[in-house]
Amino acid sequence: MKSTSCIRVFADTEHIQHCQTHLSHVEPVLQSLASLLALAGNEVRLKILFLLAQGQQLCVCDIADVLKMTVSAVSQHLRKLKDGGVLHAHKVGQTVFYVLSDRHLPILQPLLTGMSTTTTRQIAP
Amino acid sequence: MKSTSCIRVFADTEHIQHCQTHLSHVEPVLQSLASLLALAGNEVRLKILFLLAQGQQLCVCDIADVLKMTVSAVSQHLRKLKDGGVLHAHKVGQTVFYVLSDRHLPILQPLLTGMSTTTTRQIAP
DNA sequence: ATGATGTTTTAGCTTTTGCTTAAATACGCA
DNA sequence: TGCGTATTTAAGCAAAAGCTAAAACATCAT
Repeated sequence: MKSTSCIRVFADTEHIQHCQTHLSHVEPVLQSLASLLALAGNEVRLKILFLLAQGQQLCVCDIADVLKMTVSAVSQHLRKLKDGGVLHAHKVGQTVFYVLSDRHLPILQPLLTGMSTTTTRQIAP
Repeated sequence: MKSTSCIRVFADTEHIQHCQTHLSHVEPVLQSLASLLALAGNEVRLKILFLLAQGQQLCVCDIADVLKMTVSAVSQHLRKLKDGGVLHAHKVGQTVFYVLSDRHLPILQPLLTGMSTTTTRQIAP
């Protein structure tokens, strides 16, 4: 029976199968990488990550003030980031501080510091 | 007048303003980085990028076969990636081949080869 | 306890995303 | 020219994402 997909004259079936098995080996890695990148692929969340990458820890209020956003909206983004293991929270009194977690730092750090070399460094004299 | 956002007792206004200016300097970079990561932050598109990162060029049909997806669906993903400058197409006869473009490779390459060190390498003897 | 503050959660709504199906475009060949 | 192949585009739809507003928690101070 005819498949619905494209039937090329030069369809290299062997090559395609090789690609499929190759892909299947890295599938779980790609899957988790995709969800990590999806988290970082949102401007608001990327800004949050950038802020936290400056070394400081910030509370929800701080971030909301900096980004000029609702505390609620920020909190929801933080939740996603926390669920993704990108950051973790610790409570001091009634304020919750957020810090980048080590878990995905190897991937995130280069992304976040990569731009510092180009545009940051306005602070130092 | 009272702002709608959180008014902490210890709201370090100066620090917040510092964060804002710091952020404003990298804003355009963060914006384009976010859209790049949003492109890669989709499992299907990340798979496509991974396949293309193996050095080969692939046509829409190939990718559709490998991913077991509709040619149309793949084509729409490829369009997004092309619009984002991640890859470019060149036509040979009636088939369109896609290749990773150099433009965002510095950012993408480490992501895509990062996993090869863990799970790939099944090809070589 | 009571109230004020910092945060999270819920519900509702709009926008965006990703797919399917069908039609349109482009190219090669007889 | 006309048909088959490769790809793109358009329309429509269901699911997901992101925000607002309001309510619910949690913690501290009185």
